[in-house]
Amino acid sequence: MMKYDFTAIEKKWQARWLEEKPFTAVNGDTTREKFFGLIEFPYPSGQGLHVGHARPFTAMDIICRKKRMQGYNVLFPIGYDAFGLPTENYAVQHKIHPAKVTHDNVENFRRQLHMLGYSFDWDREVNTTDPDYYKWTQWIFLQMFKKGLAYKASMPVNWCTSCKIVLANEEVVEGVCERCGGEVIRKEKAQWMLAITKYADRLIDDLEDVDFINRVKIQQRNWIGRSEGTEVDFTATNGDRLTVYTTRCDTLFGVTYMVISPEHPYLEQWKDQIQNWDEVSAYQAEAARKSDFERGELNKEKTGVRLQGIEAVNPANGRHVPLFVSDYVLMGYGTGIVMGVPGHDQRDWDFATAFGLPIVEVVQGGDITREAFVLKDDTGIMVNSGFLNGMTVKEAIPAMKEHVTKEGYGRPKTNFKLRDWVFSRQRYWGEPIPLVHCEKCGWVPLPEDQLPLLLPEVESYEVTDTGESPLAKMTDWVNTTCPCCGGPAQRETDTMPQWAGSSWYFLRYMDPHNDKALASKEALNYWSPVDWYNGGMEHTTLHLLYSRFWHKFLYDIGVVPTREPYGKRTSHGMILGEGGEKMSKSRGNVVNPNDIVAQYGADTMRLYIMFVGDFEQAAIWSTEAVKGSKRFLDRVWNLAENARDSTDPTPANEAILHRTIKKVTGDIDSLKMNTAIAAMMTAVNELTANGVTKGDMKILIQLLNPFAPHITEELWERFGFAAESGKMCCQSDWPVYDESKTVASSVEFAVQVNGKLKGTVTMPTDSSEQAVADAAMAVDKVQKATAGMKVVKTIFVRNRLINLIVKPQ
RNA sequence: GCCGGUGUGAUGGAAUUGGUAGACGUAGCGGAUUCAAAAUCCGCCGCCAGCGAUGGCGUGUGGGUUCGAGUCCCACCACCGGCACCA
Repeated sequence: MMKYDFTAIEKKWQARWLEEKPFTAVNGDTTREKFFGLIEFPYPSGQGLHVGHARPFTAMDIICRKKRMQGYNVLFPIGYDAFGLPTENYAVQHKIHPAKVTHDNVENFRRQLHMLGYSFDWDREVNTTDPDYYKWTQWIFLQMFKKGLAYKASMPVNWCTSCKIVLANEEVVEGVCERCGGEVIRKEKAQWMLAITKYADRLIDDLEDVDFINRVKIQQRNWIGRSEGTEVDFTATNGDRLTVYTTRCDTLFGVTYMVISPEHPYLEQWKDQIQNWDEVSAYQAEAARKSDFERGELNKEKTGVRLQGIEAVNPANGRHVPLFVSDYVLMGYGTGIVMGVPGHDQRDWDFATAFGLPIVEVVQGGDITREAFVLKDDTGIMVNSGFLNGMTVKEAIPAMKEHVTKEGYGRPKTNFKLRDWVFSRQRYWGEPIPLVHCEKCGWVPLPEDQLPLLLPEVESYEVTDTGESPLAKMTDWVNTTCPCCGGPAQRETDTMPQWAGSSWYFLRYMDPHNDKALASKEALNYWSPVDWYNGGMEHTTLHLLYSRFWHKFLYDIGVVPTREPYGKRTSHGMILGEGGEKMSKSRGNVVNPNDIVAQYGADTMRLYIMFVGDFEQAAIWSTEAVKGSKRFLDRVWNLAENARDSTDPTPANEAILHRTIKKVTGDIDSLKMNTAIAAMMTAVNELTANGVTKGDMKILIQLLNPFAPHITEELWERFGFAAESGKMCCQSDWPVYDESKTVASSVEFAVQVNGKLKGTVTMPTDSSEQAVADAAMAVDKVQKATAGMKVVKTIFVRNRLINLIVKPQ
């Protein structure tokens, strides 16, 4: 008997696939239905591919291989999201050009991806750092700029006081610099922004039309954070307008004070009118020194200062209430001013209690001496609220909204938690922003025929002392002429964030070599949208949202044919280390797929990573348990070697095979790869007991092919099927089951007495209730349990169970 | 605090969606084969009591609905992930 030599077999087929390209997607093929399966393209890190990549990649490879065998024209592409900080840091440390680092890392990734037998269309590989690629990233940015969606604004950034550089949020760990441990403060800096908030409504509403797993939809909705409320104009005693945003306009009569954010520009304007300005400005300074981190940490304890000399007037009842400055009011949400309703908002209650302010009840039902009463349901009735008295909160909100609108001191208003996207990075290894600043003309876009704007060579990739990008030191590059007036001008030296290139890469896969457009109209029309996109939950609120935003913009300007980029989104769980902890270098529990492939082969690796657990749930890696998958493949190999030389199926195996076809086909579509494999294991165990023909094996290896493509392709060839019809992966004959053949001739019925299991009886399939009842009564334990009893009722479930309900006679 | 998710043998996990809990693996135990080991094959493998037939208990906890609950309802507990003074 020949041993299953996985090393030789896998090498052989990987070389054949590379040469013969059986996985090439065909643009515009209308004879077949298209299927675009997408995985999140990897960041080519120096550590190479890890088992965390193998899980989603293998799953989508299985889906795509099966789709091909079902006759689809499948696009399953791969690329590299290669701009980014780790590469830049490595380049700085080792004085190697980041492009060189990227190139080497990509080669390593490519080798590993081949090693695992993925059926990518290698002719469509993309790389975000390739100028032919980022030309179009820049082009999209320019279209956004032209439509007014890109603008420059002063934003607080993380500034490391020791390194003197701007840090990304990910580089700030518990308030200090990740690299040097230095103090990080907030510093105002002008940054390019993208107005994603203009798409907030559509980003929520269009979730209705896509097939995303629910937790992704929920997380995106929460992140965008739409809230429907009311703006109400209060008046300051100095005449200025104090507009607040509230979702509870019904409580307007319960306002006993107001609060303004320490960052609010009014304070500076009111400097001379505020009698205790020293105290107020000291409070402002203190708030500014606190990082976001601290401000969040110190939550519950309310601090603030009452403004002396200015009060607020409630438009609903004309009452004067005191005005405070307090850092619990955020400048970034609403209007930066809030009305204080301590009776019905816990934060306001805390503040009012700390400052001894009156607490007025306007909704009945709680005990406002102990805590705020915040319920919004029908249990509360309005009191102390003029014309609202007697209404429920549910009635009072729309009534008040209408009232303030009619009276002219308020209006309905929708607010979002979503902020505009900070799009600038003061870094080298990113796409240059193709804009030029001219004294006369302002910010001017580079003409499109000058794209791509190449990243220039620099001597050092270190950021400058002032926190500017390394590009700022390249005066030859920075100084240019204005495309508009021809006068002297400077280039923007910020680069784009890593999210830019990944916001549209799936479009480039559709037509990756096009130099006239990001992709041709034909290719976009044919392949759009992505049919199935699987990726990590950690990308839900960034990459996934950003790319939906870009896609909607491209739809608006007529570039892409669909409103949404992805038809279906699923998400995989993490692979944890042996101890159940996250895999990391510092814990020393990282598993390298190279080692597993060397020891057991790629087919075993693929099988195990799918068998390890529920795909959507986190799973714990066990190198020990990998053996089980290898043993299974050994058994398949043995079974094949002992197959009788007949292409006829064996009658005894018919039901087994049809059941397995049904189970595997359904399970792949619902991502239950673990139970699909278990079903194939069961089938192999049963087939081994019965003995098989080549005909039986044909079906088995077809089902197994998406999971273990090398061994099955080899067996296919050895059985002589390849001589008849070519490679297995190119066949459009995924096995089809016949429902009537999946049922066995007899089934085991559970026999219960009063719901307690007493035994089983094996009876012909579809036996009648009477027949099963008779057989059940013959069971020893049933006789014991029913002795002296009367059967009052029988519950019968077809092909499942019979339950006898008995009572004493 | 809010929003998601999860809780099942020693262990990873199954369970036709309310119908025989523990499929399929891993580990373990016993046996075969071997000079020996590995590999392979056969058998056992939820817990408690019992030599045994057998009986009792059992899906995080406590209640409920039902002929029947891992699955549905109510109230809790623990862990994981996300957000967090969002007015």
